[in-house]
Amino acid sequence: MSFSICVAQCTDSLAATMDDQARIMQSIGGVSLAGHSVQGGMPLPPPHGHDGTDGDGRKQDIGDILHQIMTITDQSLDEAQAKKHGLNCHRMKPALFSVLCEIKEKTGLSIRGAQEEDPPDPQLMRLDNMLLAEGVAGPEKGGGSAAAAAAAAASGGAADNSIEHSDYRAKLTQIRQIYHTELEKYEQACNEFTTHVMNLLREQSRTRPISPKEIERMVGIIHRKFSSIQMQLKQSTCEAVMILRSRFLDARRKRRNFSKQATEILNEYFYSHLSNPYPSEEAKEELAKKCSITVSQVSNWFGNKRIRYKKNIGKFQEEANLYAAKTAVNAAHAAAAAVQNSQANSPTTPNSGFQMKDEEFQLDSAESKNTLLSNMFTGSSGSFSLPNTGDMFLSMQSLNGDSYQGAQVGANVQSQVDTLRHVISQTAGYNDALAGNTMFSPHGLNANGGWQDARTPSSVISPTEGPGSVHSDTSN
DNA sequence: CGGCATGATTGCGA
DNA sequence: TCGCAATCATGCCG
Repeated sequence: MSFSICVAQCTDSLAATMDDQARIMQSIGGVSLAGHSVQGGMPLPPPHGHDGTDGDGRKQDIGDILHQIMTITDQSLDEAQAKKHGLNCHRMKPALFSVLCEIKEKTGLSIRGAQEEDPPDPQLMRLDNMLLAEGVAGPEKGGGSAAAAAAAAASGGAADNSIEHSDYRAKLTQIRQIYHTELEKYEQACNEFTTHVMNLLREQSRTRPISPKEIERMVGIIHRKFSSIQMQLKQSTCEAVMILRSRFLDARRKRRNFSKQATEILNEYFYSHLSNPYPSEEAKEELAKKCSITVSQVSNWFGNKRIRYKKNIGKFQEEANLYAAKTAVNAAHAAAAAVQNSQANSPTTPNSGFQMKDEEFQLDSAESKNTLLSNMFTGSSGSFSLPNTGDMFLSMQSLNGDSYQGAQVGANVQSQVDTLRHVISQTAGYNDALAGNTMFSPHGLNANGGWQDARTPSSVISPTEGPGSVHSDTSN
């Protein structure tokens, strides 16, 4: 819209404003504009009761001023400066500017008005929320602790992730500091720029019509522009936090070996369920709880264990023996306790109410393990008879065709078990506690390299189940 | 530092 | 969806 049309679009307000300045006009041109209005680029006919010739004169006068303004750019600099000064000092100027400002308001606001009260950007809100949740934004103290705790919890580690924890927090603090520094910089720049623009506009308002509202609007525009820059900052901060989190949460990157105790628990279960080492969902949950790991970690562990055991049974024999013996000892002790219990309470039902937790009997001493192991292989004690072990050791071929040595070792283990039984029988008067103990018996492993009933999960949770209870192996 | 151990991931099939 | 097999990536130890 051209300036001339703007001016020509003077409404009644123009006339009303001009009315106040009528006397000034009179002093300038000797005529008054009072009661006149100009619309649509064409002067309206004067209202009834007004002098037409007077109106023409006023129009001419204001037209001259406007003409001077319009043509100021066509003139030389000096000339324009002189004319500008003249216009600035013109007594009509305040009135004219006030009218022009009003016109600008009316034409400009209708266009920009819609943008004035735009709702908060949902993306910005998301970013803000995220930064708040991650502890980057918001209060300084304790910031990020929730996120760090979440990261620690998700990393799956139990106790030894304090290093990562502090590392994570340190990195988060770094991000936070950079974010705040940058934010401060932006705010400072925004304020500086706003002040600068405001000063400029105020300065310019002396030479061109700029209303305070317009300045306000300009400030709004500047703030919006800067907030979009701020959004970029927030976005990149979010990205940085995401990368940081993914680094710390990516368990593959930060693999931690399970604790010795956890591995022992898992191994105990594995070797005591060797014929069907597929823990049920409940068993997995139980194991996960005992080992302070997740169920999927238990699944991973069993998956890896099955495959690695199957690939190289020979390598795992020693381990198998160890855990088999351990299970036997556990079972023996449990049985002894059960017998004592049954003798005391219910002699007719020896296995009723039999319960024992793994933690109650742990063969933790390396010495005792070694002794046990050496005894096993020297065969120094007991007979090789295998009583009550109908499903004991099947001769079989391993995957790579090597003959499977489990039977002999198993026999040795069994001899050890017999020794234990003797000891127990002497001390607790127990004679057949180990009947039905499966020990190291990979009979479930078929010739195809897979476990029989591989997809039938065992429902037995504890490897130290009572010897009298029906083992899931036998039910398969 | 190299090699082995081990937890996790991926792709595939049932 | 689960398990298997292969593979990756990291931890650990000599």
